[in-house]
Amino acid sequence: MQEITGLELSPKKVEYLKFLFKKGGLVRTTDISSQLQVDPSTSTKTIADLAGTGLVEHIPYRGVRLTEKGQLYAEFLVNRHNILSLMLSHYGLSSEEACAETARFESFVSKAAVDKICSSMGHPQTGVCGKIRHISCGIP
Amino acid sequence: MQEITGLELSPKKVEYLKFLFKKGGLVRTTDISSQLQVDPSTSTKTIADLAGTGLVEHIPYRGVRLTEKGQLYAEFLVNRHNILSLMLSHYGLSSEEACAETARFESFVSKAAVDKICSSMGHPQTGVCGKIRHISCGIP
DNA sequence: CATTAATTTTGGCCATATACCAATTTTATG
DNA sequence: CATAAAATTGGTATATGGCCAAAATTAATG
Repeated sequence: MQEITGLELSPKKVEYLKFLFKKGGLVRTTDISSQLQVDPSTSTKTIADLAGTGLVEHIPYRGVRLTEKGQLYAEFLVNRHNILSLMLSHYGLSSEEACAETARFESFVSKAAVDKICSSMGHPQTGVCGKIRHISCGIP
Repeated sequence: MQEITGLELSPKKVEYLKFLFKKGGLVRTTDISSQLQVDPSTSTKTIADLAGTGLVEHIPYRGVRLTEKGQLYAEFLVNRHNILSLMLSHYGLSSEEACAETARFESFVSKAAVDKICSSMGHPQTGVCGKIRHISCGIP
């Protein structure tokens, strides 16, 4: 039984979660808005949306942090990115190209597909965009 | 110099163009709406949008057809689909899975990336979703 | 050929996702 | 505590995609 489809979040929300994961801990609205290049008011609103999903906890005027559920989900998101970009890098795309390309379409690739790709590649430990952990495949 | 980025059309519009390409000739609004499972009024409006791009010609109450430009573009779209789904099929996805998966993200994959993947695979002639032609790579 | 049926289009309206600006509120700082 | 900085709220905007009801057009049938 699969509880995560990988298609739960919109592209921008995926960016938010990946950033929160990489940053870690309590992250300020301004950090997010400058990183994602949007107005602070935009990030505030998106954060409110995300808080509604239970993936993040928002402490007004203080910051946002991933919940436990969000932590797990974000780990999947980062893994998906790393696996897909590693795959593309096997087809003549440079690391930078693979990373940028993946960023555009990753949010539309299912966990089921990513799991198969990951298995097929032999659960690699390192991608072109960062380390790959395989908790969601049951590999620590 | 590359005139097509592959990112010009929204996902739904890509579906329209691929369908028009596969159907060929003058296609009725009803054909489209039943194929894409949308209300006829929705397809009428999307067709109007597409007509604005010069990719299709709309003859009111008669049907829609690809322009010459649209024909070339749609051929790229179908090729992109076939190349990406073929790629996925190399990672343990069945033809059906690869096809369905690709359908979700293909509109966010650039022509530049597709060209590299295509070259890297040796310009295959057959995919899991259909024949692949390589006119846009300069291979007839 | 005239009426009816089917198809298509229009107009109105709605939802989601993103985004900005201006104004306000809260927190931080000197 | 006064002011600056950060964050939020409220308003508004665009793009995409969608539906329904009504009107227009074309097709079909007696």
